[in-house]
Amino acid sequence: MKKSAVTISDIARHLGVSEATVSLALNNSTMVKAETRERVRLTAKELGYVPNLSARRLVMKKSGMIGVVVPDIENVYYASLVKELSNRVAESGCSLSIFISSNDPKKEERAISDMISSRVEGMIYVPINTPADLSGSRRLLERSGIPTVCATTLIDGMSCVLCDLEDGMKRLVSHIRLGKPKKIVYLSGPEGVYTLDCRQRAFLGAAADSGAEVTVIHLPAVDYRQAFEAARGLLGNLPDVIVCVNDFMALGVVNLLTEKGISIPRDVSVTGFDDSVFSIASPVPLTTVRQDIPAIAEKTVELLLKLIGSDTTPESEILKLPTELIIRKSTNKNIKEEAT
Amino acid sequence: MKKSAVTISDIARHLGVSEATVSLALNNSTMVKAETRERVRLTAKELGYVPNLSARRLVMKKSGMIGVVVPDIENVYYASLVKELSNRVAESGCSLSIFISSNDPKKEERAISDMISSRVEGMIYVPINTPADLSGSRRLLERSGIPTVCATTLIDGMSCVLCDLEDGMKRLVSHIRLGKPKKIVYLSGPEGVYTLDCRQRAFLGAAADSGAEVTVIHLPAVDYRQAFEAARGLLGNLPDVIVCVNDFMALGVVNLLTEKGISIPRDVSVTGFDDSVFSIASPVPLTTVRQDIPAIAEKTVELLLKLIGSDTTPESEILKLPTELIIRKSTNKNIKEEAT
DNA sequence: GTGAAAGCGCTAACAC
DNA sequence: GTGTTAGCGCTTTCAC
Repeated sequence: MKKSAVTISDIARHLGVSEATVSLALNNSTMVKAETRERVRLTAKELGYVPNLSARRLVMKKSGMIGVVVPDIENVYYASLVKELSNRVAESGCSLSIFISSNDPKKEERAISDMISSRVEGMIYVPINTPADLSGSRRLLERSGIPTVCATTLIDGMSCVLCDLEDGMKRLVSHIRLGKPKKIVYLSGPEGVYTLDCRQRAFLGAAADSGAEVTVIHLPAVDYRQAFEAARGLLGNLPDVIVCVNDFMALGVVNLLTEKGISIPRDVSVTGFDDSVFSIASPVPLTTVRQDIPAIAEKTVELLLKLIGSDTTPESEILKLPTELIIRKSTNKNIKEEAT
Repeated sequence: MKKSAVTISDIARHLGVSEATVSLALNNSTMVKAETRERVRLTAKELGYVPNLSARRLVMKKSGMIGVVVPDIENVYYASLVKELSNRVAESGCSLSIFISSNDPKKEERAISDMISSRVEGMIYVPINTPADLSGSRRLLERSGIPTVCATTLIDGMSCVLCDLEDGMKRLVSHIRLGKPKKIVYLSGPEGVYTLDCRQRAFLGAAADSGAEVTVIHLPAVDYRQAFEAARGLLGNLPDVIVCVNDFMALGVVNLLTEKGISIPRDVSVTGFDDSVFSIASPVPLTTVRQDIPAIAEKTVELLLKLIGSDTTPESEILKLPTELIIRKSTNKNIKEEAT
């Protein structure tokens, strides 16, 4: 097999000192003479010593790791979240262990098990964003006794960090209402997904007394293609506004409409949600609601670190971060608004 | 602190058997009576036993892990790659440890060190895609003695899996030449990045005898905004074709041009590269060159597993996967081509 | 079939 | 300052 890696005792033998000294020296302890420390460092480098994390973790009974599961890394929203989490966690001196559940409950449970087996010191849970039975995952999370915070959505009895989606949707609807729409189509994904249901409730509530006729359409998935085709179905009987639950879908709508020669926002307004790349990379830059992902990441890590630090199990805490309405060019032709 | 986790010896004590028996039973060894195995299983579950991976890895001297570093998880190309790698690696019974270098050489080295310290059994190296000194990373990789394959680009002396970019670019240029362009603008990123230089050489070579006037523009980054603004600069003196080194940039060009009332492909053809979401989520679906990411992932893992399995260090192997020309609507108005 | 014992590489008391 | 020792949780011979 492979030549096995060099260990602390190898370098101890080389120098004729004890393992303890080497260990201390490597950890830069002032217990050991500066000169010895230097010698240890040198031969460690020469021999190509690389510490064995498994051994260290075993004895220290801590891993210095924080784990995260996300449902879909190809989704720019989660990709950004992971990136930000990675930075925040690094700043805290821990390392981030990333798992992808691919929207599969089995894989999600597997990921959680792996995190627990790896003895992560805290877990960041971003559940599958598709209707599914997540009770297995919840049970694992709870039984583990490992501090956990759920990010980007809400789970009963768990500490959560997410955006105030209701508030964001309300802001969006107020903006839309300025255009006095008579007919609004609301384009969403499957029912039974918290973050979607939540937007929808807020939308319906905020639009209720507008006098507009509201149509809600549920698509099997929140993606470009679905939205593109749904927009085609709207062609015969165009609404004044099409509200989409994310930017990617809104882009699908914009592109279909543009292709058909329908002008945005002159003929119809289109709105997105998230303020992702797609809201800019759209032929008509999208009016949308910004979810501040860096802030979510920051607060998530902050809260998790707090949980890890506290001996007792504190009450679970819900953090709803403010959203921001971003007005671009896809809405309300001829309406000027004062800057917020 | 926290109540410490239940161990094998806890469950051994509970049952009045030895640790060895428990260990064997948990690993489903036929050495232990089926009935005992069942009893062990049960109490393990009752007690909420979760194996400690650090301990296991320490004694087994293997981690069952494969590591990967990618430069940027927000880049859809790398996000897809990671997703595919994750699946392929899972199929092989290993788990994937994901690191993000954020295009920072220091973070990249840190990630590689972490992988080595974690004693991953193999590494998948996707270098920073920005000009930088990567010799530190290379040295770490080589000195580690851990089997490594570099994915999506080429590094001397290392096993690599990537697409045949030259060939892809040649196909693209042949397609473009059907439109008899007199003027072609080639929009690229910074110089000194292998995958970019490579495309450019191939482009220049293939366009050389076309009689077209060729202008190469190097942008500081391969992103939407840069391309969008660059396209603005082209407005006064529009070429027949704008070749972009990736879809995201092409989308920027398409959107700027569309905004200015320039019709694609009637007035100008635009091409992308990669066949990412952006080539579809474009108001004018993009003609592009597909990089088969699932294939890259598959071959990468396959090759890595082979390296891990072999006792000797075999010659480094270069795999260039075929690309495919995807003709959509952004090129060559009025030109019909036979299906490939 | 099951138990005893050794040891993976490292850290942390506690001696000296 | 440095060495000695014990032990983290697990697997794995080797006896019984």
